[in-house]
Amino acid sequence: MPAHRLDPIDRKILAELQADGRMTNVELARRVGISAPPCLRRVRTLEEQGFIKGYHAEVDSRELGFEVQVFASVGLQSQAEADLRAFEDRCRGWPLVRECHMLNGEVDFILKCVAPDLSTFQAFLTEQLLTAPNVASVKTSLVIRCAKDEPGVPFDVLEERLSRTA
Amino acid sequence: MPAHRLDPIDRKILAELQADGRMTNVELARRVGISAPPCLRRVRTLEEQGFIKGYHAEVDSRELGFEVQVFASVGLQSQAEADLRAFEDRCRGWPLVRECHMLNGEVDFILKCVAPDLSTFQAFLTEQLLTAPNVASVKTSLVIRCAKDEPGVPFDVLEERLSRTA
DNA sequence: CAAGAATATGAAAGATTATTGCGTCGATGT
DNA sequence: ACATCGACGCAATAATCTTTCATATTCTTG
Repeated sequence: MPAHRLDPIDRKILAELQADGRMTNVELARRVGISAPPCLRRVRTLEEQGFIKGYHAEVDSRELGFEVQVFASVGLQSQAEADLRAFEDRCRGWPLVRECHMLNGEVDFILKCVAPDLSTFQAFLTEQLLTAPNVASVKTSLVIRCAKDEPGVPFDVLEERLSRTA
Repeated sequence: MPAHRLDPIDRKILAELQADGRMTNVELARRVGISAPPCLRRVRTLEEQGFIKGYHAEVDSRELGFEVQVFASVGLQSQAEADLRAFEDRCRGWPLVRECHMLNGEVDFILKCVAPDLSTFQAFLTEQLLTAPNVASVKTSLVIRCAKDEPGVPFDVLEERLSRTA
């Protein structure tokens, strides 16, 4: 856990930029309590060291016509490393698959998929996913509604944890 | 699907900002082929109309010490709307739960959770989630590795779809 | 404990960018 | 054909970003 190379100011910077990635550097500097130049240097360092992997606009997919979200649990026939890699590569090539996580337990993978409508997803399911090599079973669950969607780090938990260690 | 109020330039703006949310407005304008002022006006409009819901830095949670990711499938005893809402509210209050989606099928909810280590998650599981009111069953799956994680809109699919309709 | 090295800071200046105001062009509809 | 409306681009101003540099702080080392 190499979060120890980060001081409280760095963590505050990460928390602020996670909440608002387009914040002005002067505003960011004001919030973390230092002046603008060192603040910008810290941000650049955090980017170079990989703590910040990028910046993204959060686009409303439903407004853009992607009204269907589906979680798909996938079981494979062979769990040999080469076969796992092959399936992961295939997922990376499917634009409707936005996330692909390998799991322990009976299910090998869970996929988060999006689609403009149900028929589009059904077509993808039957023509691509179900017919892909090595796929043994697929169980899909439609997302009825999303109650919480805040990817990222819970900085409040991190701070509380560090304060108890210190 | 009100994506029809968006012309190709707007969609290009959304795609570019989704890929790089801190892109300079002049660079963005150059890429979409218009000058800076109207480009900024379009971005502001997209923000006001809700197509852009925010900007976020992508922070590496593992580098910050959150090495455990878990998907939890939750079944409730009562699916009355009030009880569903109550569980969703509880999820919003748990910082370790980053996503909460209500599903169709046998599983009522799927949660994406993070934790610094397994014991922290186990404590959350046994003391918070399993003992929460109305929770009937919880099945957890540890994430072994993540092959793809690109939340957002597949703009290539959108463009191809629009070109076929036109 | 003191001296020096390494690192981080803040002020100032110059370069880049964001933002406003305004005149012009093209599309729409009467 | 003409007026209206909306969007564009140019120019100017305001704000921000980014570098430079001198100083202060911390950490190491003798």
